[in-house]
Amino acid sequence: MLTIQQKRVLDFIRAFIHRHGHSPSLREIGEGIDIQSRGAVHRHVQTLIGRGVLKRTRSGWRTLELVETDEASSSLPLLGKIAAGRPIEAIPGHDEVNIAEMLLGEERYVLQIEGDSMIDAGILDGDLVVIQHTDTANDGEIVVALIDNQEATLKRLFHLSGRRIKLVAENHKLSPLIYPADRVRIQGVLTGQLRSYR
Amino acid sequence: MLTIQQKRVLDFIRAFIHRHGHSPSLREIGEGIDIQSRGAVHRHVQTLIGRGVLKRTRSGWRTLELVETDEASSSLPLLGKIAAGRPIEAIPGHDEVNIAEMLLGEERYVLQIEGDSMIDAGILDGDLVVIQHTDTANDGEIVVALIDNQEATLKRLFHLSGRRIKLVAENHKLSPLIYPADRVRIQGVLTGQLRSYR
DNA sequence: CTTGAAAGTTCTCAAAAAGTTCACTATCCT
DNA sequence: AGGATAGTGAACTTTTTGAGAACTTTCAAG
Repeated sequence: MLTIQQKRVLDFIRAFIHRHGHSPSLREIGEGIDIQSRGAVHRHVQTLIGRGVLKRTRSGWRTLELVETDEASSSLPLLGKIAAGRPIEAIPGHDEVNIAEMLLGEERYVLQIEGDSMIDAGILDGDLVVIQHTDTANDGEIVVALIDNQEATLKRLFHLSGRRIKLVAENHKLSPLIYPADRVRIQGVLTGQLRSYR
Repeated sequence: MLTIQQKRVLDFIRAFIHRHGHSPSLREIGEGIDIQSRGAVHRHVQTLIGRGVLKRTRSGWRTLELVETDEASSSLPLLGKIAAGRPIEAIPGHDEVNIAEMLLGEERYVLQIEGDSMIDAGILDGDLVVIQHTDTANDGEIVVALIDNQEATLKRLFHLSGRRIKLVAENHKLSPLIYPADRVRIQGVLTGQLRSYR
């Protein structure tokens, strides 16, 4: 396990290589994470090499390389934020996302979406959604609702006065539906969504 | 069983690691659960280590780790398809999705999306996208493109005649941009997208 | 091939941050 | 009363870190 500074160094190197195509110098690392002493940076780098997450391909300048750690873990490096018109911007303190940890949980299951009824919420036809099993939900949450014990739908939920429930499809072409509360049973709440391309 | 305080300590550590990616210091634990004395926190931590729910990977700072009781796999049950107006329909032959397997891969990394430029493709502000590192892409694919070695953007790519490249933001309010091919460098291709609610 | 700047390496010193131990005290429960 | 649980604060040890200086190696221009 790395210390915080070691992580910062590794993080910086990863981002630098990704951006410039080559390894940074010790001085550049120092500037990037605000350390004056090249010696201190060197010690961090040596430690990282010792831990096996970095290597120097040969002696020389700018020869640091990341060791591809293809652990069978559920993590991917998180390089930063992307927005039109600016370079990728690092997110301090976060260098990894654990996908499994984000989406997995007790009493959860996956459904595949058919149709465009949630398209305005960024949920497209064919997407997978992760549902947390529960029979209660707060206003504004997206739920799996069973109507008359027959139709299951994924809709945004609102409680109205007079024990009525409004179910809103996130598609501007579709109108909200209002039911008496006893015709609607909540089966779960949306906790995640994922999509796979090509 | 654990006492109430021990449980609070454990819960705090779990949440902290989940949030920061590394273990908290004793002082931080103390601040988190409102104990002034590092000594008292230390005693709790030692007890938890004794009970086997925590461990210290090595001597040093911030080296606490949770002992994982139930091995978290990366799968969730796939119950079926959901569409408005019909019961949940089972998908024959599929009863499980392995989330890690879907999204992980060699040379992939994650970016967080900032802004609404891909909203029509179902990619919202704050979403995470999984990028496969590559310097080539096919027409119609969504890519991370670096323009003039400066601006990084996520756009849909099309090759035009005359060594020009069209980058299309998936937002009906934004117009496509056309560049000569030598100003655009492809850094990766979109392979996945995920979002976490509440 | 020489030369000098840039980069990497090695070292000592000091300080800050974190972990450990301990004596004393307080509260709750039986 | 007595034990379990808990908190405080001080003293102490260990680990991590940065600064800076001196040294060696690399690389390319001339």
